[in-house]
Amino acid sequence: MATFQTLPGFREFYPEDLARRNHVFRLWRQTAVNFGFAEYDAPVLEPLELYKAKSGEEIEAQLFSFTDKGGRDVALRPEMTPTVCRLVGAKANALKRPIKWFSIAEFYRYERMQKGRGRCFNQFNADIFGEPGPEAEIELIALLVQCLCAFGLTEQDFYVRLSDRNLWFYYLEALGLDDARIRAVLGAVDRYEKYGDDAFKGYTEQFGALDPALKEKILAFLQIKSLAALEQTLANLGGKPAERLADWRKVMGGLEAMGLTRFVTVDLGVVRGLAYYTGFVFEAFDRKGELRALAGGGRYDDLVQKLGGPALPAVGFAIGDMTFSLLLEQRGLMPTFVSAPDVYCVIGGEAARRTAFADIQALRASGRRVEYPLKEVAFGKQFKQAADSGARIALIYGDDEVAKGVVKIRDLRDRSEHEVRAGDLFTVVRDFFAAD
RNA sequence: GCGGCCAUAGCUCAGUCGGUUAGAGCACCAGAUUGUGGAUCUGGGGGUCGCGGGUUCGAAUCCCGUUGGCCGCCCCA
Repeated sequence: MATFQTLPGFREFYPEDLARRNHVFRLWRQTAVNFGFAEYDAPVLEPLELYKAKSGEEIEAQLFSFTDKGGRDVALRPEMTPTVCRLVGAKANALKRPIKWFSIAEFYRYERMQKGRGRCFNQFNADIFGEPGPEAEIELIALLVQCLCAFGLTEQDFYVRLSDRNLWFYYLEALGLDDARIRAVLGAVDRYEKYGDDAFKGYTEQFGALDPALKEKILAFLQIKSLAALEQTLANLGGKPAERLADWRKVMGGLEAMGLTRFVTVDLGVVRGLAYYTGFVFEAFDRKGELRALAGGGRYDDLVQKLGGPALPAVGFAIGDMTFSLLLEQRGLMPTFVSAPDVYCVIGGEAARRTAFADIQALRASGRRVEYPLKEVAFGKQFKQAADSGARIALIYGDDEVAKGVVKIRDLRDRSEHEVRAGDLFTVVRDFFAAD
């Protein structure tokens, strides 16, 4: 038994695991590039202050943080948002608009492990900076949907719930609540789905029981599941809520034109904690409701400035790799990756090996994937290994062939064989794969 | 941070009432097999029974602790 084990919550990627992860990353990356997003990366280790500034002191309990040898308080990054805000903020005036960036990176959180949650995980992050209007939301929700559809997932498998913290503020203001009460109500809304009426406990303790008529209106609002219902509820309010409806029509209209409304549900029950979001917020879930959130995001117009940059509106989202991979596996959409060479060389004695080596090196240099047995082994075993390897053809360098100046090519699928002159090998192999 | 369940070979698991040297299948390696296939047969490597302590003549088995895992709570940027 190994003396040293992996730290709790950390993952090791054996070749098959890494093949799956690479597959996920590859499609995410390709999708983001197709949408015109540019990839960036940044340090894994950041000043602890960066996260305290954004989320407050209590965040430290969930960080991998320590003091480095220079006496600096540092933390492994638990998320990308503060980092990307700093990057963009530092060069905001020099960057061509719109700023559409993405990254695929590893993050660390000191938390208890659970299904779909570990202490290290990967996230795909995509953000748009400098775009105050709902056009940015359309673009990002479309990207989010495509990042999942690229794997064969459909509207049967997942959906995106779209909500709006601005609208909540406007609506609750119109109902006569002050800022502190609004935040308490939003806290209750966030928990309502899970705890039902108990969700309002916190509010009651702080401000006393909520007026029944008021509560009824709040409950009705959080259960809104369509743009039409939203319009109806806000019809008589006028002012800010009515103005905000125009943004909603733009977002839903844009998504409809893209044919994406089947993936998107209006759902005012989502408010995404109380963090830094300032407008539209959205989360993606599996339809069966068995897993944790697949992705989450929203608008955070104040954060770049709060972290020392210029005032710069922003929208972004992140997809985590753990829950997402679970969903792919559940739906049978995670391919099994076979790592097969193009060519397997079957080699006789030492002299034959020297001849084979020259060809192997040349074929590999030309981009062909070539395998051969490192040690001298019996022919029968080599043919078995050739078949096991999954190679398309075997090149046979027996003593007879080498003496005749030929190489025997065996098609490992139909088991046909023919000899070619050593000088023609390159062309023949090339043509074989060109035709294959 | 709290609670429930679990831990025997790389993997899946068996192991009787506490009783001899802890087993099987799969996987891996080798041989049969210096010239033709995913087969078969034979053999091999691999274990501090998670770790530490206790009870006992004797512990994989019972007790306590601990570490790790799974699930749930808190949290989820």
